[in-house]
Amino acid sequence: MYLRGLESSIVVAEPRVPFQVSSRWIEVLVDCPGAQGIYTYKLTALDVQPGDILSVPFGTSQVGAIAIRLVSQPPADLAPDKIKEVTDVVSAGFFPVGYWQLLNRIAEYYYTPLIQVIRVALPPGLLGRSQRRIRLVKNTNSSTQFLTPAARQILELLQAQSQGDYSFTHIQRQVKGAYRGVRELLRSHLIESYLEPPRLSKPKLQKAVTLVDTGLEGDVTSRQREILEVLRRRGGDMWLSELLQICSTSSATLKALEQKGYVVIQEREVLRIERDSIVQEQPKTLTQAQSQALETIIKLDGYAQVLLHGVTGSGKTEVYLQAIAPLLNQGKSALVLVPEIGLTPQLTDRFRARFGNKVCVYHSALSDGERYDTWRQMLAGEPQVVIGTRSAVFAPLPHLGLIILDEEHDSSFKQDQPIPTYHARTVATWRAELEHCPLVLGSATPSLETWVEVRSEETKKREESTPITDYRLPINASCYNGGHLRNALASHYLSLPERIQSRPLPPVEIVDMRQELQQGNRSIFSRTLQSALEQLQEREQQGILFIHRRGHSTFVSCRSCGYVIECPHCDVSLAYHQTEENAPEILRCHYCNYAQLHPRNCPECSSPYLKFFGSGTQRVTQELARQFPQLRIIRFDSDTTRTKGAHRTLLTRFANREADLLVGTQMLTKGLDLPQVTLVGVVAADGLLHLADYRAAERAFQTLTQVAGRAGRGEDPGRVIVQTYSPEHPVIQAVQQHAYEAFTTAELEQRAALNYPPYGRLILLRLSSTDPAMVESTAQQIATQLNSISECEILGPAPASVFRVSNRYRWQILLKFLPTAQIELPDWEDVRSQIPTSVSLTIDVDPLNFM
DNA sequence: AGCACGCCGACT
DNA sequence: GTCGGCGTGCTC
Repeated sequence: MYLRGLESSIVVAEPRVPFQVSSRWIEVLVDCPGAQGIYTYKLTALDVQPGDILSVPFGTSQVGAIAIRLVSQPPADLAPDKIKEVTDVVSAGFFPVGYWQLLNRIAEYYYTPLIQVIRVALPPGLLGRSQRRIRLVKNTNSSTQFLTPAARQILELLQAQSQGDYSFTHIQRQVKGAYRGVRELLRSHLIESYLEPPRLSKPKLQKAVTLVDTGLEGDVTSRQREILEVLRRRGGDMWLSELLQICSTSSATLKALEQKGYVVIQEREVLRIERDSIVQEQPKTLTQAQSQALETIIKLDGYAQVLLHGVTGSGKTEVYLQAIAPLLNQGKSALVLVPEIGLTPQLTDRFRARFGNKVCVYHSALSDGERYDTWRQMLAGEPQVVIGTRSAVFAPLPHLGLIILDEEHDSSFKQDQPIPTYHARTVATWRAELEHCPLVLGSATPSLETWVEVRSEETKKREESTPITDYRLPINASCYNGGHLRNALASHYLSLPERIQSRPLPPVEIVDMRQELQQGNRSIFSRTLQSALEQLQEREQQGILFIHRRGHSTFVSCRSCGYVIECPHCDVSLAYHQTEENAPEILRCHYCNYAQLHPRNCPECSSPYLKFFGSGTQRVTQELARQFPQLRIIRFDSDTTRTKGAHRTLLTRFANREADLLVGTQMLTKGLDLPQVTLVGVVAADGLLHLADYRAAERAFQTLTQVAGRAGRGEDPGRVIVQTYSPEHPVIQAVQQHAYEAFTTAELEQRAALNYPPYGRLILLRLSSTDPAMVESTAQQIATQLNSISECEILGPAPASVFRVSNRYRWQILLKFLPTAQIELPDWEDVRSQIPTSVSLTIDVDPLNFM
């Protein structure tokens, strides 16, 4: 159930009436799977308002809950003694009207229970729940002799842990027959089971001392006078602990001062937010195109969707910065969404340089405490700029003046696991609509969805210049990507067709690797690329080498018997990894992260002739070191950037010219601005071209254009070399000619012919289970049920392209239909309840990832 | 999720 | 016949 109409009850929240304490009840939504209804709780001492986040007793445990509605009567069909009391208010006064509507809309569109949507919107830990845990009983004299294997295994597991303490769920995951084993151990008093109360995130409080200036200090001792003097010199306000340390005094002395009325000691919230100050930077002079774009954005009033289509290096960031500046002065806030925060330290730095401590970052890599504090801080409503990844689209900024989604084509804005499988672009569109603020989508290679939506609306606007529909549609109206039904006047296309300072886009050279081979060059580097690499150091320039894959090679195979080493848990071959010379050689599964040592001999026929196929970043780095020993290289992929801050460190080293060449994967494409880079090489474009889903061409074009765009962003003109075995491929051709529009037009024709997005809609059902037969039959059964839907094409059921991942077997069903079709989809919650518990079903709305 | 209630197979 | 498996349903 999706609790339609909840938002209206929030709108008419009653004013705070603290007097009628005796006759109040609150309806809440509890955070518990399988408990999706509304529950009523009693209120006696607490003041609870709709939208407050609560902790309530539920069954035997304590769970998180959201207050929905105050009522003066408990439900008639409920025994009064069954009604429990709200334990605590975790966070009060949140959820503005538009925010509730947003969450409801997401629940509706992505077929996700509202409480689960709320869960992704809130910082982790806010909806705390108690947990059943198991621990060893100390000093027991019970015998461990006659235990079943399961019980023994659990006991050993607990003994191996320093505290002898694990959650029950953890034990269930580790040990087969855990339930029985735990029972057995409990009976023999070797272990005990307990409920750990929820660890609620609480604001971190610290005692602060504030000076109260009374003028006369007659009755103080000399020691006390000293302390007051220190406090005064430090601005009259300090943390208690700090003051104690500086004056090397005790809190008793300060208490005495408080008694005498010279200072006030109070608890104050400490924010665990890092805010390093950075050199201030002034706004830059804009090009004409930038000024025009900026002018249009600043003039916008209320909802509008803007596509800022700027070629790589055209200065989109500067436009964002100057669009945000006036907003902050008006007391409003801005939300900036980026694909991956770790990859954009440069962007964050630029925002900090411009707006100082008004900038904060919000993303899942923050610690829970940091996320919680940042989130609380946003509620206060101070004008600020929040930069974050996908989940930051839920940042609770009260006076939102602008949303910017940078690199809007990037697929990391889409969540494909777990539900809700939302796209931050879609959610941002709704949010902008509900908050009546503009949304700016920036990209050098706009997604086809955005392109079609904005350009077609633009065309209509020019041709008809008549408003078409009221864009304030009821919240439950089915909108595809939030679009198509909206007012044409609300769409703007802004183009930055040139790089700043009229720098040219780098010329793209295509090298036909087939000819290289024919002419006897068996290296992975073409002669063109080789000579370019040689020149790099002579000319004191820097370069980037793009490789589609990380690791060393895609698979390892035996030259004697042809055996390919595969993952024991997934249907994929293992990739060879060697972090550095003399480091252990490891075979790793890129799906489940399983790793094993690289065997000396073939596991099948014992032949020592194992060969690596395909080339990843490591292999290329090794090859470079062999062929160009003088080149200094930095590898930049998820292997080398795993640790916190590694991105920044590596990029700083590169910027400081500690290396000549940056070798990396996909990560290199995401908004890096390295002015000194003149050479960009793509080792093998083919890996990108031949992926088997309908978006392969679009994605390949985007990636290659973005990589190419890293070249020539500074004074020196750049140069791009793309190596491929299929130079005639339309994507390669389009990349070479920087022909976004031509490529898009051709690609759109194909999409239209097959009713693929952006013309058709897709919903992907992903089924998985440890039992292959069970998933298959369930998939068949669901597909049969779906076949009765008219105007909806059912593709599949089919096994996923990698059938088994982490020992789970996967099947898929794809639904394809036109956005205009009035199709009646089943109630997915019903479907979910009908399938066996061993099969899990994920409904991916507007899927991007078909893996 | 966590837990209780309740119905079928291998043990005293 | 009972113990104990885990399938089903409820939690204000």
